[in-house]
Amino acid sequence: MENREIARILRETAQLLEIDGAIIGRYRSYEKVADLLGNLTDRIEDVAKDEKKLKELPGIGEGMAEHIHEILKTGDYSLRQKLLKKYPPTILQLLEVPSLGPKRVALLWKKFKCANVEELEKIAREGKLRDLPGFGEKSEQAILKGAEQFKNLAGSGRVQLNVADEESRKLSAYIIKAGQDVESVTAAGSLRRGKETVGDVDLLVTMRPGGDSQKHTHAVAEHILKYPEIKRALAHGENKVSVLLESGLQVDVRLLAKKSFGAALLYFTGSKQHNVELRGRANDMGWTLNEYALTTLKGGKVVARETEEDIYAKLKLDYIEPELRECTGEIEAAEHHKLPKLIELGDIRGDLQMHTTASDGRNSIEEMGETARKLGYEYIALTDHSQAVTVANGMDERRTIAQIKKIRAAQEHVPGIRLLAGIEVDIKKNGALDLHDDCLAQLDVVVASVHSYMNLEPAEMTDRILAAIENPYTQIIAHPTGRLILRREPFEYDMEQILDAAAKHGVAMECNAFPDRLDLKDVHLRMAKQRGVKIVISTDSHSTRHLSFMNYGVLTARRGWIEKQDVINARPLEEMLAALRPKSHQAKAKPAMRSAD
DNA sequence: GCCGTTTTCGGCCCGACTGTTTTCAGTCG
Repeated sequence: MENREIARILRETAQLLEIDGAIIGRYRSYEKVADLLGNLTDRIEDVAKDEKKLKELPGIGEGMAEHIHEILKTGDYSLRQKLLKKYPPTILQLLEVPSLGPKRVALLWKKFKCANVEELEKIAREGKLRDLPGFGEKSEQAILKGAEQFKNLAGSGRVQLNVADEESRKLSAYIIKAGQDVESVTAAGSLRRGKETVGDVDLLVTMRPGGDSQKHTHAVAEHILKYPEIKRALAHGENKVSVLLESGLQVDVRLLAKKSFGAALLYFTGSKQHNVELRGRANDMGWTLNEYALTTLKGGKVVARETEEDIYAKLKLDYIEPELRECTGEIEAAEHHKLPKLIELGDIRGDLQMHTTASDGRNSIEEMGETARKLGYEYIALTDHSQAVTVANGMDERRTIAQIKKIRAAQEHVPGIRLLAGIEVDIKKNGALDLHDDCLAQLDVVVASVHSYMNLEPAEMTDRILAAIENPYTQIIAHPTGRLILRREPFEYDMEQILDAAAKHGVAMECNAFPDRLDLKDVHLRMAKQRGVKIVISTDSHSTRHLSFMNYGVLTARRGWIEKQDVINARPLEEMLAALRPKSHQAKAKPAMRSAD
């Protein structure tokens, strides 16, 4: 059973308990363990085999350990089932409606037996909500709006990292133009942490000394509200303006005093769980931490607030990079000076996956090479598709050989950067590669990937990718899980087995930087690192413009605790080539797991 | 339900904003 499945059961139990009026601590304990499981790299099913190890996990005691065993054994949890007899399962979707929380959901159930969004809308339209205690006309309208929003967004309401990044840059540039009073605009939140999707953007605006009076901040808030791309303003108080942009992205802008910038940046960068840990730590040290400062518990004397570095230092922690702040061991690592030195964009020396007009790319070999050279790269691999991907004009052996010659010839016209002849060869349904061995042998870089039969049974998909890894010509597995963010689920297979095989055979795993993919993702990258699997960060560019997506791949790798030495395209050309699975070991490829189809 | 160099019982992170109220409850991040 997967961790996320168990986490889901525990989280639902927590939500139902909260609706049911359980005391705060009881449902928090379920929430806490659900969060823990979401971030754990080990499978809890394996951990649970050792009772002592299981109970060593924070938040898991006698009772919780027993519940986890029950879930592993029966696939469900009796308390959750019991609560779902009391309340319909759809009651949980009410919690997703903005402006509804557990207390109101409980009241709606008690008064109207209302347990889904359709009923909620009906009751609200009939004007029955406004007479409930604590409700009024405005909350009735807010709930109607919330129900509408829920239906339109059909769930997540999140956008891809690059969309949030671009919107945030545009709005920041606009805010800076508010006048001389604005000193800086900084993005915080999940965007700063480089998360693959962003729910809303948090922008922190600091004012220049002397320009931070109420009058000035008010003027800046007014300026923000005139931003042309606002669909509607959601809230605006003294220190905060919340707007919904035409793109559907929500942005919270906080106006703050410079002296509290560090505390605010730390607070609004999160993650929530990381903050909780830091506050607990502050408390243990006799201090309290909020978005304004780290202060003494007694007397409220300021200990630190101007920079994040100051605050971490006072908490006796090394500085923790935003991408690591997910409460997955970074605080303990910071305490013991064991934090990784994360890979940086500037460490990248080349890009090992991109396409040209030979298959489905927009630009020529020369244009890709020229743009990459301007980005400061030492080398690139041009890796067009193989024949199986007919929609992308994939190349057969004859065209592949011709393409190798074209790349060699193009090298003459693009000095200052090494052009490597590569291929993105398809992994067929049976695990065989899509081109003959003697063709693959002539290439500098062989990248293999899946573009078909994406819904195989997990066992069959595992065997398929294992066969590709065992093929001696395979050097890199590209976008290994095939997911498209917010659009397509990843392939189902046994990741641990795949990573073990990649480590054994010296096959590198790609962190695909294309913002729709970001594949491998952070958690898998960390699993790969733990096994000593080599990593490649590539853009999978289909035009010169895409080459700058490298940044998103690096962010994702940083979230996976990846360091420079883990990434083979952070090495100079000769060292990179030496780190690829050696060509000299390429014997005749073993037959695929089944006869070719 | 978990957890403890202040505690084996009584807390569970903390503050802003909103709408409903005249001092606060609920939601949100």
